[in-house]
Amino acid sequence: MSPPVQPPAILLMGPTASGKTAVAIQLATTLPCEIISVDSAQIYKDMDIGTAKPDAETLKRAPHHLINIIEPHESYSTARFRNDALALMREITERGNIPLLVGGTMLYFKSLVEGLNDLPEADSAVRLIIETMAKEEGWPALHGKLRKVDPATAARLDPNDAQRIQRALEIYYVSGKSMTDLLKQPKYVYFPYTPIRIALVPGDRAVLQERIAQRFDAMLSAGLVEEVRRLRDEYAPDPDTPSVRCVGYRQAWNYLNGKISIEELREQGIAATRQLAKRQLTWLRAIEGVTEFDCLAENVGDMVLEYIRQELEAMVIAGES
RNA sequence: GGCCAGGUAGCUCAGUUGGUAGAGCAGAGGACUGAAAAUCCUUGUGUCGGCGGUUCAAUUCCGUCCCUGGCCA
Repeated sequence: MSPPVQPPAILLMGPTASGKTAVAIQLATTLPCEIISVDSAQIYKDMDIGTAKPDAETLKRAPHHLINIIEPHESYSTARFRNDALALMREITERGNIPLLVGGTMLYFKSLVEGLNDLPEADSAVRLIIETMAKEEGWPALHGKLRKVDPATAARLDPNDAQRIQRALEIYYVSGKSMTDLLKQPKYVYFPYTPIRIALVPGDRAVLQERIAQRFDAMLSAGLVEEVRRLRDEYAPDPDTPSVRCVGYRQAWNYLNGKISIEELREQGIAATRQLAKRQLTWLRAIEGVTEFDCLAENVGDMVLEYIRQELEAMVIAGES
């Protein structure tokens, strides 16, 4: 007897502005799916315009899990995403539905499917100490400290890679073990699903870039600056907090503080979005087993739907044999 | 029409006391294990506005024309 076929999970990935939401809505209203957002920015409450969150009416028609789950002054993590998503997937599957994971945060997708090693979680006090040292000595000096306790990690990190040097040092200070040693421990990969991996990618990058520019203008017209002003007034997050580092929010924040003009906000916001899309596409090229669809084709949704139907069909046949 | 200042990479500009040029931004490629929309790495040939002249050699000097901005008519 062959091992039981694991239930399906649809992974719908794509760069920003590739039209993931529209395809997801079409799938969710056609198939017995429930949407889980895989998006490190849409998790924030009160950050709607700049994160291109689906509007209230859409959310009513096609509910999204993992949207609006934390406040802008809080921070989330890859590990929390993985736990949250797996818990939801289990519930959805038990309800007889198919989890439909949609988003552009590729690290989240990767950690979900491949698992994470057992590493200490973020420690804000330790991070503060490291940051203070970095301010005085500079990151290359901390890279030197890391080389003493974890030469292998130091060797693969650039002396200016502040975030990763900080994380590697944090791991050592908190656990007393090097990141290298901890990553050597076998990780427990738990992903009891058959993934159907789909990517929406632009056949012509220039068209996506034009779409990004138009969407950013639309965000400005819709009141992005006001949204960021409210964020600043209501939550008073500091500018280094993850939510304020989001594309568009950081630039609007600089505009509100008089550092850049409205024209610069527009230019820099559009450029930052394009750069985000580029990094997302780099991720997608590196992920195996992904079926790509041109997000610029007028009937992408239909093609994706058809593809998923075939895959589900094939799974049923495999399950019966 | 006159005077002045400019026309150098997709953009903003630097520079060459004559030996065909380089920064920032943008763009492109890549990395990625609890902040990931983050963080970091690599990547710069372009009629140096056009046409003439001087010169072994002109983007650089001279002449002329065109274009842009400012001031004066």
